[in-house]
Parts: sequence; C-alpha cells; structure tokens
Amino acid sequence: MESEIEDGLLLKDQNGSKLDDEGNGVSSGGVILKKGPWTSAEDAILVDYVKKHGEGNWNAVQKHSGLSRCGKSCRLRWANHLRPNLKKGAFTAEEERLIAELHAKMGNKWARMAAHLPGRTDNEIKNYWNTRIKRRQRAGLPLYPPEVSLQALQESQHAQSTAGINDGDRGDHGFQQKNSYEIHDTIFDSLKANLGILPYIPELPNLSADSILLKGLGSSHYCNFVPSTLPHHKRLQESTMPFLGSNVVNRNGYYPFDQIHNNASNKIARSFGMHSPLDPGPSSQNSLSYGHSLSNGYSSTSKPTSEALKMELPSLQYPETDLGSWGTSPPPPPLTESVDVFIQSPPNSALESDSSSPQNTGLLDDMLHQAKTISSSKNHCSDKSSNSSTATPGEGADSSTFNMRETEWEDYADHVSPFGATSMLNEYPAISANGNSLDEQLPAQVFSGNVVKHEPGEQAWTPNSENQTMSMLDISRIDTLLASDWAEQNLRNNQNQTINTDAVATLLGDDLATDYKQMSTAGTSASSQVWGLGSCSWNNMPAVCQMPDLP
DNA sequence: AATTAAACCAACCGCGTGTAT
DNA sequence: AATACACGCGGTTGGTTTAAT
Repeated sequence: MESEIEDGLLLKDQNGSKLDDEGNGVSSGGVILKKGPWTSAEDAILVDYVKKHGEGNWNAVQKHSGLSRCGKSCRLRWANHLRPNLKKGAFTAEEERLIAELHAKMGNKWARMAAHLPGRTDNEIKNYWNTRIKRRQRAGLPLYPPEVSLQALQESQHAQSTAGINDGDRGDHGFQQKNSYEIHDTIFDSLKANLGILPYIPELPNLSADSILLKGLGSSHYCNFVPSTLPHHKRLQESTMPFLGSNVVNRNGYYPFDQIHNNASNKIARSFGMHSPLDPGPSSQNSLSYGHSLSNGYSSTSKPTSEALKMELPSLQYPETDLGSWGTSPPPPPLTESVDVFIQSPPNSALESDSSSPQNTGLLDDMLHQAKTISSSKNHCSDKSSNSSTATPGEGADSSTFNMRETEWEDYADHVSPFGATSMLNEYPAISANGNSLDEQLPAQVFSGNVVKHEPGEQAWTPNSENQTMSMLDISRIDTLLASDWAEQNLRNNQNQTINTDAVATLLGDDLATDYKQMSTAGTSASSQVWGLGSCSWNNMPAVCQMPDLP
C-alpha cells in the first residue's frame, strides 16, 4: 500500500481527501484510495471488518483493514451490496406500487422510502424511479397512479387540517406539518401536471386553475394547494417537468391553470380518450394513440421472474443473495409497467421554486393571516365549498370515489391515451366502499387482496359494469380533487375527522401512513376517504406557512 | 453480424446535518 | 460559540448490458 503512494501533486477533494493525478483519493496516511468497481477480495475484507467491528466509523475501515477505500465508499458498498438481508432482483409489483405511493408522499426521499421497503436500498429505489421518470416523461404518462395521487392528497389534507386545528400549537408538530406539506407539494405538482395533460380541467365547474391557486390566497378553500413556499425546491427537478415550459408559469411563480384550461379544454376528450359525458365516445385516434403508447413504453425494468433472476448477480459485484424469495414472489409485474404508467408529467418545479421566492412572501403572509382568521370557522369554509360543489351530497359519500385497486393502476395506463389519461370514465371499476387506502395496509399486505395480476401483454381491463363507469367519473377527474366533491363530503365529515386526525397526527407525527391506517380502522374510513377539498381549506394554510424552515 | 440507441446500475460527488472537541 | 469531523442523503456520472435497426 505504502509503495503506491505517489509523490506527485495531490489535490484535495471536497471531503478533504487528497487526490492523485488519476482522481483516486489519498488517505491521510498517504494510501491511495481506490475508486471504481469493487472486487470480491475487497468485499471480503469489508465484510470481515464489519463482522468484527460492526457498522459505522467507516473511515476506520481503511485504517484497520488495509482496504484502500474511503470510508464513504465502504459505507456505500456495505449498505448497497454487502449488508445482510438485501433483496436482490427486480422490484415486485407490490414494491413498485409501494414506491409510487411513497414517492407521492415523500418526494425524492429515497432513504426514507427505502425504510419502507425491507431489503431495498435508497440507491436502488432511486435508480428505479429515475429510469421510469425518464420513460414516462417521454411517453407523457402520469407520474403516479390516480389512486395514489388522490390518496396522498387526502392524507395530506387530513394532516394539514390537523395542523390547522393545532394552529396555535405548532411547535411540536413541525415534522408533521412538513410532512404534510411534502405530500401536498408532490401531489399537487402531480395533479397540476395532470391538469396540463388531462382533459378534466374543463370539468372544473366554478373555478379555474388560477382561481385555485391565486384566488385562494384571498379566501378560497383551495389555497392549500398553493405550492410551496418552502425551500424544498431541490426535491423536484426540472427534468421532471417536461410538459410545460417555464413560459407558462406566471410571474408570481404560480402555474397558470387557467391557461392550461383554455389550451387544454378543447383538446381534452380527444387527446385523452377521456370523454366528457356529453362527448361521444373515444375517437379512434385515441385508441390508436393509446395503443401506440402501450407498444412503446412498456419495457419495464420489472422483468418476469426468470429474467429477474437472470439479471441478478451479474458479477462479483453482487454478493450472493437470497434469490429464493424471488421464486415465491408474485409473478413479475406484468405490472412491469405498473409504476411507469403513472409517472405523470413532472411536477411544476417552477411553480415550486418560484413560489418560494421573495416575491411571494407577501402572498404567503396574507395566506397565513387569513388562515388564522378563518381557521376558527372551518365549518363555514366547508359550507362554502359545498356551495360550489357540483356533486350531490350522497354521491360523494362513497369512499370508493378516491380509491382504485392496484390493478386499475396498471390498467389505467394501459387504457389510457398516450398521455396516460385513459378513458377512465368508461373503464374504471368502482371500488368498494371499504376499499382500503394504501396506507391502511402494511407493505406486506397492501396488494394481497385486490391486486389483479395481468400478463404484460394483457391490455385490457374490460369495462363491463355500470358502477365501474360511475366510479371513474370521479376518480379520473383530477380536477375533482380541487373542486367540490371533496368539499361536499368534507362538510359532513369535517368536524369529527379533523379532531381524529389531529389527535393521531399529534401522537404519531411522522408516520402518516400509520395515522391513516388507524383512522381507517377506527371506522372512519368511509368519511376519511372522501375527505376533500373543503378540509384542505384555510385550516391547512398554517401547515404551509408554518413550515419550520421558512425563512 | 454489426452498429446504434436505450436502459440499467454501481459508484462517485457535493452538500447538509449532527456530534465531538 | 466556533470549529472540525463523520456520516448520510440525494443527485449525477460513467460503464455495462440489452434491445432495436
């Protein structure tokens, strides 16, 4: 080792390590730190070291084991490849779905997501997601499955509503609020993107998109959708926003929904195969487009089991892992594309980042002020939301409105237009009223009950019942989220739900999934699942405005 | 069969945060 | 309180494999 030390000029990298002229690091002891692929010998050394000394203190590995790797590299190698219980192989359909769900809630918090996926690493999840982002971007398909988006919104609303109730006592709920915010932000962007590509905007009865965002600043119930003012702008990258150029973001940094509305409304039915009830059936063009989409983008990384097995352990880089589990795992995702299908147009990063700009500070202050003013009259807000609703009270009550079976997720894309918005109006089956939310189920259980596996080539879920059609009317309508159905339902459920949510959130904080699980099992699932826009009205604003990391 | 493009994945890099001194 | 260090996270890069032409 020592002999490898070079006397040449040594640079220092960001971590203070010296670099030789080939870019290899040089430890403080003068040992050249190797870079690049790990060898089996190095793996063995590292494994042996960890067995003896445990994890952590990674910089000591090089010193004590003679391994010519920096501590950071050792940690990464251990975490991603050598540590026990790592699950290798393609992601299962369940995992794919969970990833989408988690991403909807957390954004690019790979490590946190990995915590929910035993045996999976943040890097693995990140790679998986990013490859699909790219693919979906090219295909113009949704980022999240509709039910994931909707559910996340619901949950975020629960949380934010709770935050509203705790308005005067936010000190201990910073995380929860932040979490809520993140959910909102991510999903909101997702929904916005959908608005840009989905035909539903026209369906928004009494509010244009800009009214949702901007007018809401004044007194609407939609203010909670105003994108963040928070500094987490790094989370979503511009690269995830392919559909809309920055030129469509108004000078306030908000996404000009009305513009989208105007531009998109005329294209809606035709472009997406989603037909207005007043519009004749899908055009052949849609069908063709959709079919094209299917044929294009569906080489998912989730490969059939056999392939998954094949791809594993390609080299010494991969330690032996328990492939046995794969043998028993569900058939590879036909679902292969399950996630891809829903990767939607990227979030509007401009909106996000811009909203955090100083120029919006005043707006946020106003929002906060009004939020506090209004928070005491939540019911009043609900009433107002109700008035704007286009749904009848009875209709929205069905919790199924915002739930889809996982299978539908895949089918959704499969049937959708090239833009990912399939003819949901016709094809989505109704979900049972007691359909579980994603969070109501633990990962291991999430997909057990209602996932219908499809073979990769299996295109279609055949619409065959009226109730299916019924359900989709709401589900497919992203704008519905912003509109009145939720508010309508919320009117009835708001009070009790808010209290429950508050209590749970207060107790559990971070783990919103658990929060909602508990809520659901407490017999409030029906109401909670229809928790709507109304609940995300002003009482939510504090959650946004109180973000601890606000400047 | 050869070439090119796309997809995948391991590893690296920079930065932020927490902790020890 | 200030500084240095260790660690972890998220983003990016580059090499390899696979698929398409």
